[in-house]
Amino acid sequence: MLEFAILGFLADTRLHGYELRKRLAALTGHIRPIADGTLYPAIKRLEKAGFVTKDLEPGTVFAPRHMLTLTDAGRAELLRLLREPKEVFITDENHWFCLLAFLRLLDEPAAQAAVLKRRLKFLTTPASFFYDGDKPLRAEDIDDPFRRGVLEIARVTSRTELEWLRRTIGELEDEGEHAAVRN
Amino acid sequence: MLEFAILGFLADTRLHGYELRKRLAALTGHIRPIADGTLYPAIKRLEKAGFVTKDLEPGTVFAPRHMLTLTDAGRAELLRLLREPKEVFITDENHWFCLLAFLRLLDEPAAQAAVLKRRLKFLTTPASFFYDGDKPLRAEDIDDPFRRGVLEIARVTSRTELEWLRRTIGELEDEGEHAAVRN
DNA sequence: TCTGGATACCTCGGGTTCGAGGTATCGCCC
DNA sequence: GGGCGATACCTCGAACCCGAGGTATCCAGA
Repeated sequence: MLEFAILGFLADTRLHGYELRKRLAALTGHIRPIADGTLYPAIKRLEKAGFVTKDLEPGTVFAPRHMLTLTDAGRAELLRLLREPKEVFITDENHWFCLLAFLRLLDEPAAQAAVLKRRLKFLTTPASFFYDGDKPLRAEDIDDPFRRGVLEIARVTSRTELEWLRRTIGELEDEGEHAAVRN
Repeated sequence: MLEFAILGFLADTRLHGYELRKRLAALTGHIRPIADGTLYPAIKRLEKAGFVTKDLEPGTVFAPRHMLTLTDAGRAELLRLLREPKEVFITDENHWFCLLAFLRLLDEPAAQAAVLKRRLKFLTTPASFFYDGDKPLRAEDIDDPFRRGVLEIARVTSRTELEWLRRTIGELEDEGEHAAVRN
């Protein structure tokens, strides 16, 4: 997921590690940025896999920068990960938002809609803390005010996202049809 | 965080590993439950640390169950983790919801309010994807419909949680005052 | 002058997680 | 009666992440 985000950022422009660290922090909403001991090994992995190339830009500011460029293989990998993310059901909000943030790069309404539909399916699968066994949990039935808070917040979030998903899927499918008509 | 959740579940009742796995899945809203290779080592760690004890209950159902009981040290650790979670700023929604789900165990309105206040501070710190540098991002200014979706969903979520936090903090402080009057 | 902070990169060890595999028992259905 | 799925537990290796530490340059302020 970290590697995915790195590839995503490099899709638009070449960057160096330090700048990546800042952008990653902004993307995930983190206060504390990702640790150096996490980022630089990840870059090395991507380099070894042939997804990015590194060339040194000496003395641009203070220290020399190791500029990273996405290779063709890297771009292919990024598109593959957008199309078929490793986890079919994306439960972690950070992962999902990260995927969404780069979904534009997929550049095919039908494929984009497919990703959103998988998420829609996940959100409408009754298997989470919204249900007690088969029957849906009602906030009023929960004694614990904190657990009730979790449920209330999660419900609003989920409702908001569902509305957005349905609206956006509709728009993407319209787009796809128009494109089909144009062809 | 996994270990925290285990301690939390054991605060009310003794459980065996298999049952824990199911409850953990329900708590975090996961479709795919936590892996065995994650859960059982975690239980062993807690056992070694003296936070839980294990005694075998033979032939209850099919296979013998290793029932886990929270020790006094375990309960103390749980309360400590509720009071001062490892990460001061809890960025991961799963972590935060998990903490909230067990916050009732803390049983002191002032301490509970303190935890909520830390979260409030985190949510109101302008350093995430809500801001572009210093100025707040406006959804209309974002071209990418997917990134705009992220922002819209995150905004609603955050607004909902902020309202809940402020309301609940207020209630907890009232409770604390009444308790003070009673004493 | 010297200290702190920002820029910029790196390594190492320890801890955590996952996935794949293994071992058993029991009930159910074909 | 034989296999499948549920119950129930375990181990191992690979991967990953974090924190702590290290190196170096430059600028601003005390």
